[in-house]
Amino acid sequence: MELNTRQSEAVEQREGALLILAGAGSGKTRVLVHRIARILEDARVRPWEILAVTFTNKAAGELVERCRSMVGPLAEGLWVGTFHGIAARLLRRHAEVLGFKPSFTIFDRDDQNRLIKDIVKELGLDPAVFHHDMVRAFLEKAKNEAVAPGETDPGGDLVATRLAQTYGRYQARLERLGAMDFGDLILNVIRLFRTDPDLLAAYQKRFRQVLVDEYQDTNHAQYLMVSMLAAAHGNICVVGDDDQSIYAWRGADIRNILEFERDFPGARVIHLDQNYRSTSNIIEAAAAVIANNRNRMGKAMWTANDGGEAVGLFTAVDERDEARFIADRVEALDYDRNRAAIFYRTHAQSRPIEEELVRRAIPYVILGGTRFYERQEVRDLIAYLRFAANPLDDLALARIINTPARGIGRRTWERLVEAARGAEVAVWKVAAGAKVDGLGTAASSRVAALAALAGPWIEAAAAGTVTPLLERIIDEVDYLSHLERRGGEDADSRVENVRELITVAQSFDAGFDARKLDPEDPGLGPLETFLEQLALASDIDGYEAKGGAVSLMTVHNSKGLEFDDIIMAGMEEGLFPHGRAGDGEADGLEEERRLCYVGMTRARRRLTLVHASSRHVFGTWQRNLPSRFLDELPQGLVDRKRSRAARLPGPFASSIGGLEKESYGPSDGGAEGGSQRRYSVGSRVVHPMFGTGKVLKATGSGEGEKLVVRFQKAGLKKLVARYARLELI
DNA sequence: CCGGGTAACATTTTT
DNA sequence: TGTTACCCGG
Repeated sequence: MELNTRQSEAVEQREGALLILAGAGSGKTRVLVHRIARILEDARVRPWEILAVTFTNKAAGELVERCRSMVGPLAEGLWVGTFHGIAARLLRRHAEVLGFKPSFTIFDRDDQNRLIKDIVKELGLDPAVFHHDMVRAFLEKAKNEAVAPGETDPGGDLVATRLAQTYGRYQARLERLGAMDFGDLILNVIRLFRTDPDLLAAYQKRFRQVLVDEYQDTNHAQYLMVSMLAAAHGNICVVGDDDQSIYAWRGADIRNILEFERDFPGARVIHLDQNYRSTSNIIEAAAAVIANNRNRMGKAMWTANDGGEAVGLFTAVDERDEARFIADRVEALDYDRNRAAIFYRTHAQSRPIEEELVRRAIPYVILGGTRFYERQEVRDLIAYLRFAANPLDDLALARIINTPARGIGRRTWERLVEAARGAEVAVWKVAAGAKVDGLGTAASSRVAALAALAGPWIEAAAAGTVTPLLERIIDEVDYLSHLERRGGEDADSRVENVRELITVAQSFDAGFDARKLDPEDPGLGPLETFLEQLALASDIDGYEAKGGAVSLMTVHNSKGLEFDDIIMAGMEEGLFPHGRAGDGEADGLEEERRLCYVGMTRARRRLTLVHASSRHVFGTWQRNLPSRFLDELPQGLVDRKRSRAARLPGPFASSIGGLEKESYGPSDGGAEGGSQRRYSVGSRVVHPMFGTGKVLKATGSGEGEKLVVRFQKAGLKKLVARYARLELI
């Protein structure tokens, strides 16, 4: 396929700043690939002088792959990666400038939480007020905005003052641990360039072209990083779509795209507004939804494609009914199911859908949820590897020191930590040293035994490949017996996961030599590279549409993908838009709408939106109104259907559905006895399943009487008096 | 020191 | 409802 006029313009414009506003399905990756190929036609530009930043490793891989098909092996030399991946690569090279070793550890959320809890305790703060999630959110926000510890403005607020203090302590600890968190990767690149302007100048000269994909999702720190790199020559090309900005909650600053022309004077702006992906019905429907946002640049997507099917809109009774509908649709597909996908707002929604698919033996692939690398046994072993790579990493040591149990308990650990703090060294230094004050002989000999075991790992880590070390550790600590000893039911699957990790390591080792990208890169060992890859991996990276299997994922994860047939489940107020989105601010709602737009525009041929009237949340029933986004669809483009169950005859069939019947048992036992009595607000009642409770609200009368009851144990319930076997007390 | 038990809490999205 | 974190008894 030829490039259209706008696309060609974008490809040909190679000097100066360029903003490509690329709508969904407008062929932006094609443009990027052609543009890179075009740049490489100039023989003076070498591949490693081009820096391209993408949002996920998967996107980076695809970009390289498509470049390769155009320009051949030259593509291997390109600097393509995620912000975090590129940053890590730069920092490994120049770690010592900032006082780090090239083998620094990358902390994930779990590590951050542990460290935060530790510091909160150390500072004597109330862990209820300074909950690790809250503190982490504060730290991340500061880092996203490129605010250093000394630069936060507490403004006299006591909590803010303490948070600022925590931030400082946190950074100091990270430094001593030889570790960086995600935010630090970006921030430290900025620090690196500010510390060493010559180095910055060298990279500015080296990267003659800077390209950034998904620019609408960059945060301020990331913006600083790329604009520093492009500052000298100004050859920066960013691609984005303000309507697809869905990561504001993670610090993405939409101003980066809105104010691009101000930040880079003389910037050219090119709009790609022709969609090649979807039917015109889908495009029109999506356009109608996004048109309700006020804060947007306001481009108009169009397509030359056929109208296609109407957008399906299905009303289900509850989430199981919804799942049945979805499964029906998947079964009825007359082409490979891997061309279909099911999207939802939250991971929790996948369960009933998965259950139904399993029941019918429909194969599926699912993204996210509890990830392989978050499994306890996998994390244990990774902690071993991390420790071997970086013995300064106290957190890794803390995790492994008594796993499997080797008689080194909390008290012993605390003594080691105390001694380490006193001497201002890593805990490992103390543990591997001669003696520790206050440690009994038994404890001492156990610590010494571990030190004797672990010492050689550290040496092995610097030298060889990953698999032998991993297998050696598993063997020497007898990890599999440990799993069998403690894990009752799921011991088998845990052992399976360990084997899977070994397989991952093996395939990494096999491919490691082939990964020599840049002749200038220092020889970072396989182990460090492996660990970095694990730390920076995202769910989507490993995803591929498996033949015969339908895909399940959150709408966020769907970004950048496309499918012939898409079902979006849970289109309900409170769920999508999510009730907690942006604390009810308009911005939050607009981001939800953009998210909806992203989901809808993934569909090539068929799009179906589903909502359920009621949903099982925690242990209780929740009634949900259809999402406002459904109301925003043009009526002429929509084909409405309801579940058969929802159309059952009866006074409340459509509004109440079969739910209460299902949940409170069939009414054929005669036990419900048909109490015609009226309940009034404040009455105390007893329910056979929920126990005693108090009526908070009563509406209707006779057979239509509905109640809201707060049960002491079971919480808030909505009941239909006729079906609920209630008794007044 | 270990493991089992219970109680509280949780669900937005993730590089 | 399911999970996780902490507590207490062995």
